[in-house]
Amino acid sequence: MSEPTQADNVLMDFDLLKKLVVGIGEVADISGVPQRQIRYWEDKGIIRSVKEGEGSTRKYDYLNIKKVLLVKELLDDGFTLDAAARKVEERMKTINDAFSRLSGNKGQSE
Amino acid sequence: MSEPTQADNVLMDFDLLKKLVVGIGEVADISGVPQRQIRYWEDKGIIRSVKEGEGSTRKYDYLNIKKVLLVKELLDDGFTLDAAARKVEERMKTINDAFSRLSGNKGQSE
DNA sequence: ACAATGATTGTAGATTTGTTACAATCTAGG
DNA sequence: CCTAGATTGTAACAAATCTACAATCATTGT
Repeated sequence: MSEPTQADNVLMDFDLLKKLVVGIGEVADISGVPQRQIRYWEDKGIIRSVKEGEGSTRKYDYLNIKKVLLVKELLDDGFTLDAAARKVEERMKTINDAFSRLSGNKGQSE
Repeated sequence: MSEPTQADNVLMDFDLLKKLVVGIGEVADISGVPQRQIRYWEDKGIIRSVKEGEGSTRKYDYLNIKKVLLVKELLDDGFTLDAAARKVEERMKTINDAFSRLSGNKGQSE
């Protein structure tokens, strides 16, 4: 009950991962999707950012970064944005599941 | 060879995790350590940020965020900053290991 | 052809966030 | 008390992001 084990570290990873939110610039860098486009997708309700305060900047959590990556992939594959959005929504169910199972599953409701 | 499996998703997690870098404000929020102090620790060489361009802002990757959390913990425990730094360096070896093992271990050299 | 819709992109001006480089303060030990 | 270690404050500046306009471009239906 003193030195944390490796297992502890791995588990803590997901705990931390849940809290990690990155700016739109980072998402653009990681995904290759321009900021402008990311905002557009968010306007359409396909992805969602967390806004901490009132007039603050967008922050994207892990799952939404994943969404961006998936949507991009599907667009490149030739799907329309709407179709991609629908498909991603399907896939996210699985990912959400795996994610909350790994992270100790507190409610992933609203 | 079409629909990714859950295993794929899990593995991709670490791939993505490696690329995630967040601003100093986020690190401060997550850790509770003031930005000012985070910069101080960085000046002392305890943590390290990645700087993309020349005159750009600090970004912290997963491992350095972890470092911040660990240092904070140790300080709260009553260690001096130097002692905490040394202890953290020890611990990071393990974490680095586990991390690169999980993420498909490309060289974590310099 | 042309209108309509979907999707993307451009940009100016304002706001938020982060930087540096100074210096002041606080604290534990000798 | 004095010193080195550690933290904190802040002003002036630079980088990143925001919003709200609008233009562009491709696809599809008439």
